[in-house]
Amino acid sequence: MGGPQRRGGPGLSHRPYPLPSRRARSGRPRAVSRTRATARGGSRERGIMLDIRLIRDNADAVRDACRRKRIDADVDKILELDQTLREQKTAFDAKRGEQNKRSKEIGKLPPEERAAAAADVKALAEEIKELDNAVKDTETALRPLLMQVPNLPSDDVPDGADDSENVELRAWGTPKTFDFEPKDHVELGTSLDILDIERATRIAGSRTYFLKNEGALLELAVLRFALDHMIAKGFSPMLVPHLVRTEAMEGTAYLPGGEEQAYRTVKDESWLIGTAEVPLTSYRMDEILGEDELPMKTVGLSQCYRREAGTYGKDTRGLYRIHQFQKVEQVIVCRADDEESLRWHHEILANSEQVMQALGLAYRIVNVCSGDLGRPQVQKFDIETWMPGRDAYGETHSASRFHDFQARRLNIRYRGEDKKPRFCHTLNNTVVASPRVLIPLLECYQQKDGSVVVPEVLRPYMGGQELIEPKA
RNA sequence: GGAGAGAUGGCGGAGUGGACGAACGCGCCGGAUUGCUAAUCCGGUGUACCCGGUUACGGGUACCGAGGGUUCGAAUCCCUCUCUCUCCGCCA
Repeated sequence: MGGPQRRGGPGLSHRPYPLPSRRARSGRPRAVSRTRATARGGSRERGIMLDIRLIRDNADAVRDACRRKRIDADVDKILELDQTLREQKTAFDAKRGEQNKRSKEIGKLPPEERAAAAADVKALAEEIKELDNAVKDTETALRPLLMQVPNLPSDDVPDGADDSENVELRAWGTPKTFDFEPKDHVELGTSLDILDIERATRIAGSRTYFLKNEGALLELAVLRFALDHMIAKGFSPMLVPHLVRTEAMEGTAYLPGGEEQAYRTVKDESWLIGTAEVPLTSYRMDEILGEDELPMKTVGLSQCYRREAGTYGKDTRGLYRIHQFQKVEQVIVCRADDEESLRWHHEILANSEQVMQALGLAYRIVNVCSGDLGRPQVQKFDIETWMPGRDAYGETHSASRFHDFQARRLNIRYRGEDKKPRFCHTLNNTVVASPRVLIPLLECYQQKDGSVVVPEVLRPYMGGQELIEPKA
């Protein structure tokens, strides 16, 4: 398990996540069903993130979540509309029941009596139409409000407005120091002829790069090393679609809200993924899994595409913030159990720490504060790795726990022992993202003569090469 | 890019206006039978929401790709959209 300082993180203590009451229904066991989301009539709707009953029963907790996450959501209005909606539905159901009954009676009447009876029911039909419209109007008003409701942050999440208030939990290794003037990764990459940003910019625009020679191989090496590490941990390796439908983007909660951040194809309604989390988490969308299929542990490798809109002038140098990169991502879909979910959260964090420790890179773990958390996360731990060129820790990993937020949107359920379908829990974490990880790798492993030592664990993936030397 | 076919329950597959939440088969669950397994027989078996009851539960509504329309009444008729598949062409 973990490295020297695995202890001392946030404990396994947690506040039981409030769950709404739910009606029991007997069901078939073990069936792997595929159920379509339908738009109305009381069935599930994509885009709703929290169970309305949870909001109903825990309004104060939701208000508190909004306050802590700095997200506006009109809880009072939601409660009011929810109340209205239920009254309208009850009225509609009753009238409809009456209509169904009378329509059936008409069917049994002799043909010549039908017209008169039908005329009678026609008035009822019009009344029902109005009730139906009222229900729809309320639903239409309610939906966008529900979309605003954030997931409830764990009690472990520190209060704070932005990333400056994230809390360091622990650190591993010592930030590298040099007895010579160190170069940053751009200088190193250029002199080693393994990186070309200048020409990339000319042909591909800002925030792009070419990895060349050992640079290309080094990236493949670190990715494959990370992948192998996760396979050894029992995760199934997956190569995933990079173009996905809107459902997958919405289901994983990148949409709505992230439209500016994602690339979209012009001729088709497809999105380029910003992470393999999207296809991996969506993999069993609209299915009911058997409990014996859980936890589902997958590790994906993909290119990741990000527009980085609104970051102009920020992190412009080098490989830190770029439009395209490769990432090995671990995703877990597990049973709806807070404690189990939390345990996996610590495990996926540990998995990535092991990778960084094997690479010999100093890092720290931060507990991301409430204001820096996204709408869907219950809690997030970032790994920040020491980058000499920045003279600071820089984010390289992000481990998130979602409770059933994504599963609810993706409609991924499982049958527990009681045979009732339940939404799963989902989690994910970076295993390694490159070329960002090349920044600390190159910068920390540089030598006075400008060469860079290949970390031992990567050498098998580099044909045994131990050193990357400046070209003559 | 051209041509065509289709979308029904866990799966296969019926169903062209009322008795259809949906035949039949398979699967699954419970029971019977059986030395064990297999086979056979009987029964059960979708999801969501609302209402009622502390619970096993009961009542109602919705859902046959999605949205809209016609009708007293729609899986069935009409319109729009989406998706899937097959063949041909092109292509890594």
